[in-house]
Amino acid sequence: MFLSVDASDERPLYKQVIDGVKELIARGVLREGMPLPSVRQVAGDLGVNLNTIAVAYRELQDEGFVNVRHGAGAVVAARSAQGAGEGELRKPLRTALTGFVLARFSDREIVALVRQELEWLRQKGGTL
Amino acid sequence: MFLSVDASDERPLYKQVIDGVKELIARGVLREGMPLPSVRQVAGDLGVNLNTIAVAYRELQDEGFVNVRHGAGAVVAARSAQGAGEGELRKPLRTALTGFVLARFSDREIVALVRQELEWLRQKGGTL
Amino acid sequence: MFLSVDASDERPLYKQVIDGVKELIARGVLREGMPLPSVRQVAGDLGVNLNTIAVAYRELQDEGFVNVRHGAGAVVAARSAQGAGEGELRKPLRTALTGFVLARFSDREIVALVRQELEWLRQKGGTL
Amino acid sequence: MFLSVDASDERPLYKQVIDGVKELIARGVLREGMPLPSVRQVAGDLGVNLNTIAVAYRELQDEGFVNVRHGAGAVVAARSAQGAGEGELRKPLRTALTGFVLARFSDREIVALVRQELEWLRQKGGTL
DNA sequence: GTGGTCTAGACCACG
DNA sequence: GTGGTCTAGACCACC
Repeated sequence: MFLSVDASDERPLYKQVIDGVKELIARGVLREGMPLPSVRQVAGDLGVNLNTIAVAYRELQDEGFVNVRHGAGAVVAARSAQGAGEGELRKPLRTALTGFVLARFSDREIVALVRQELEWLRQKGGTL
Repeated sequence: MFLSVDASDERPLYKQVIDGVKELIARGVLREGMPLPSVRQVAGDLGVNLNTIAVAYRELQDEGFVNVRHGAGAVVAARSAQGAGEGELRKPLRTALTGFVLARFSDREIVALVRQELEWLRQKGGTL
Repeated sequence: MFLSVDASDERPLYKQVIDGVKELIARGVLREGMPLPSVRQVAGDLGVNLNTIAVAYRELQDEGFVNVRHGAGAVVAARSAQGAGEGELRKPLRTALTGFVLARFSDREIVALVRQELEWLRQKGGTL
Repeated sequence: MFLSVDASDERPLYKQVIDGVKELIARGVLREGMPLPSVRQVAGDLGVNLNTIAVAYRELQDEGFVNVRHGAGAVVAARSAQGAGEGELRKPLRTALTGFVLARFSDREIVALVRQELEWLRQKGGTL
């Protein structure tokens, strides 16, 4: 699969999986209606506990990004069901930007990095 | 004081304090050499335990943002000692931007929000 | 376990634990990838509070000597991530040597003691 | 005076003063019977609180390195009264050496550094 | 099971 | 006054 986890990442494993799936959806690698790999397969590929992946999938469902159908696996939800409000999104953005400001990046550099990240997220289909 | 914590925030209290102090430094509200309020005062103002703030101050010291001396208080460290590398900063930025993309913000909208946040961070002196 | 704390030692308990773990790593008793005993077990063995050990483990993580993952335990980190610069190491060495000089040990005696300590540290595998 | 304190040093101020005086005695810059500068003068020179220096002098007296005579200031004590037993000296030595081992210094390098430090301590009269 | 966070409250060390 | 350390004990998050 195209997911990966990194032991040196500060985020817990299940969070890395959630963020990874979200990125894949944002990039269009995973499109509406497409099935996600089974919990069992992801756990095997990443070498982590089944439970960890199950928790991740469950939270993805709670947030409206996937629909888990009993026995039939998980599929990417309709786009209308996805996404959060601007309010909750601003806090992590501000925290991320604060880091760059403290590291003395200029506004131009920061905006350039933002555009670069957006370009990467936007390339429809991605590096499947 | 100018710090605040929010029980509904997913971040632990001590992390909220850390991020809050970093924002204040980034905005220039707290400048090099300025003393931070005492652990006791912050704890009292925010209504949290002394230890929680002490942990936050300790981590801020470990990250090089403040200098804490035992019987004296904590002061904002020299800027040269602060900041992180680009590597650790990109991951939270990407995660934050992914949220906006999933919420179907356009690139123009996102960049505008980024500029808005940067402008707020950059007004030296801030809303003291 | 092979750790111990001493109430008559001037160092705080958590520091004694940190230094003890570092010694075990230096001696090769704890090798890269090996799990450390759980916080609860160490706390029980040494008869100190859970939090005290948790603080020690956290600092060991911050210094790069161990990797602590939430629901999993703590494991000895890759050696490349460990170690400090010569600068920070000289000061405690000078202080230690000053003590011997003041106690009127000769240079030969001091160097012999140093070799003796190094020999003890170097016997890979140690007195497991 | 020949003492100095360093804000970036992790040791508390009073400990830096104590270690500094001990070094001066070890190096022979301060010899038996010689007067130490007054508490007031040291405090002024270093820009620290009077109390801090007074505490340092008192501990130096308790350890037998100086004799404080009321109203007459402090003088370096007779050498026979100074020094600690080998037992208490080994622990800091071991901790210091552990740091070098973890930073992957070879035994030869470490012994060379030890000899270098000893040479500096031994130059009688010092850089007065 | 693991470690993480937080509280309440005590006592010590430092300036 | 300041921050540092430690305890007891609770509850949560992660695997």
